[in-house]
Amino acid sequence: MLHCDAFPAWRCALPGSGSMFEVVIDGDVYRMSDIDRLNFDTSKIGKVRELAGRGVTVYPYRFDRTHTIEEIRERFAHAGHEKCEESVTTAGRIYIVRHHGKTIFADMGDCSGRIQLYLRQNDLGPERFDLFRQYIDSGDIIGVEGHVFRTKKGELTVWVDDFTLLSKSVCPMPEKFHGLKDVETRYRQRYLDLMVNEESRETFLTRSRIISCIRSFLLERGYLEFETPTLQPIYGGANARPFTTYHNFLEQKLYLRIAPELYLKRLIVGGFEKVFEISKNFRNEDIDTNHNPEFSMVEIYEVYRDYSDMMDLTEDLISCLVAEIQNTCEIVFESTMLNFERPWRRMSMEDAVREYAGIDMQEHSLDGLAEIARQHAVEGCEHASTRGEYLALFFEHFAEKNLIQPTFVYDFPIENSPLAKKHREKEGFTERFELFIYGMEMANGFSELNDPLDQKARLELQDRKRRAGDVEAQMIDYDFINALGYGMPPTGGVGIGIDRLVMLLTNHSSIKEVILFPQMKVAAPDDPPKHTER
RNA sequence: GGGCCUGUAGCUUAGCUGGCAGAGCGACGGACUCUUAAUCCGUAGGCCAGGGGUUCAAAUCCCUUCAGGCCCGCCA
Repeated sequence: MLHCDAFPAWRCALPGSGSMFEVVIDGDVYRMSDIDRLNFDTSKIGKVRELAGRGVTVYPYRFDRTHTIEEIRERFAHAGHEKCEESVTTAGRIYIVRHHGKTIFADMGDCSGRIQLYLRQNDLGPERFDLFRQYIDSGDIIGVEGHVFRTKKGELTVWVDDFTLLSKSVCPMPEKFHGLKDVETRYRQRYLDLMVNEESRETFLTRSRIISCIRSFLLERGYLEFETPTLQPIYGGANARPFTTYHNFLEQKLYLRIAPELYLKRLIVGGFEKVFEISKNFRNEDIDTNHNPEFSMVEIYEVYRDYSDMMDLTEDLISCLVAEIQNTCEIVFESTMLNFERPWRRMSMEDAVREYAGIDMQEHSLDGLAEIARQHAVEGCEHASTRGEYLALFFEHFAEKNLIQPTFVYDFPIENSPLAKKHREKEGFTERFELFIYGMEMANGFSELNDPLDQKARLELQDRKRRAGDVEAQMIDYDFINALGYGMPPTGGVGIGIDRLVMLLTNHSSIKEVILFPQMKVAAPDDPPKHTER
């Protein structure tokens, strides 16, 4: 073990060999690997020690401010070169410090914005001034008291009479001009991204506003917000592979929900009439620009409504969002203009296939459809055996990517819609719709299946598929079928993907840009190289 | 799962037809009382993502592992 007790402690050389050893700084033990992992700056740790030695509370407990930075900018917008009489107290993180001998300029930022600070030795006195000069670095959080004025160059500035260290940063800040660009670091250390990249902070601010906008839209219209289990003994409500976990004391396997659907419908059975949940769902699938293993949805159910009502509601909700967030009904996504002016286009799946594939489903036999699928190398067609399956495959293959402007596609084949009610007129179809924007599926809704016998049969079919190896087919939830057995009113339901909505409204083509902490593979720093033979 | 690309100092990066690893910012020391990516002088900081190979010589060429990005397939 290596002891570095000499003062100042941080000046002790930290030997650069790769072997494991420990460094003691003022009695605190740092393993070398910790220092590697911690990214602490030894000179800053030294400053913390010295400040404490001078009786400075480096991490005090509270601070009162009279103004946020935004409030200062508003209130003193017309400030001139003379100091304003009214004093202000504000706080924030130091981003840049410019030393000029006996004056210092610094840029400080809080959640609402940034502002320049001006400090002079004449005002603070040599001791306080020196404390700032020596110990306050970019990254530190300080509180300042002073008077607002405008510099000769016109910059609104707080002329600092006194300052308080509120939190000392011991890690190096990202570069002040270029900031933090490395995508991986931005995702893994989102706090740094938020700290220095204004656009990123803006994106997540918008995300927060979108969610609160969805919530208030629904609450205002009398929908009740509920929370249903994330840990479920039987998963359902969607076709997807679940995450599994285990409860030690129940001694029972549990699944992370893939959808809240079956529980929300139980609430409808129980007598709540308009319900919604904003939930995280978990699907054990690949990660890419459109998929994160956990993602956010809002699911909405309302009694005595059918799928066409739910299309109206979806259109209403999303146009309201666009108007609220963007102040217009047009948004630019990846340099394409998306027009949310109502009414949005609505077309049946068969019409979509007719329009985009030039295939009229009615004109072809089952064998004919199979032949067309083979000719066009439609993905998954080798597993198709019914007209409905071909319709769904043709839609995905030919039509989906062309649905750029907001478009509802309705009347889905019954095969892939085990929770949707049979179509009131069309044999072999369900009353189901999906909303597509920029080729992305944004919402999925239906007239909810409330016939318990039909539901039982459909889930049994799913279960047979699952047992035959379809990893995404659903389990049978007998309690859910029982709930329907007690009688569920005719109900319309819809689920809207929040992450994709945020992508659209913030013009990001990767879901990781709109999820604060996207799932990343954990690096295993101490793993020895696996295939080194010596 | 398949294809393409990326990984060099804390951050942003140059070097990639093999020949001493460079810069800016940041850090540290110094000068500077209206700067704002301040400026000026000086110092330290790199197993060039990891491992293996080819070579007199590898950041550079080859193989491989890891991590990430983009596109495609499956899913919302």
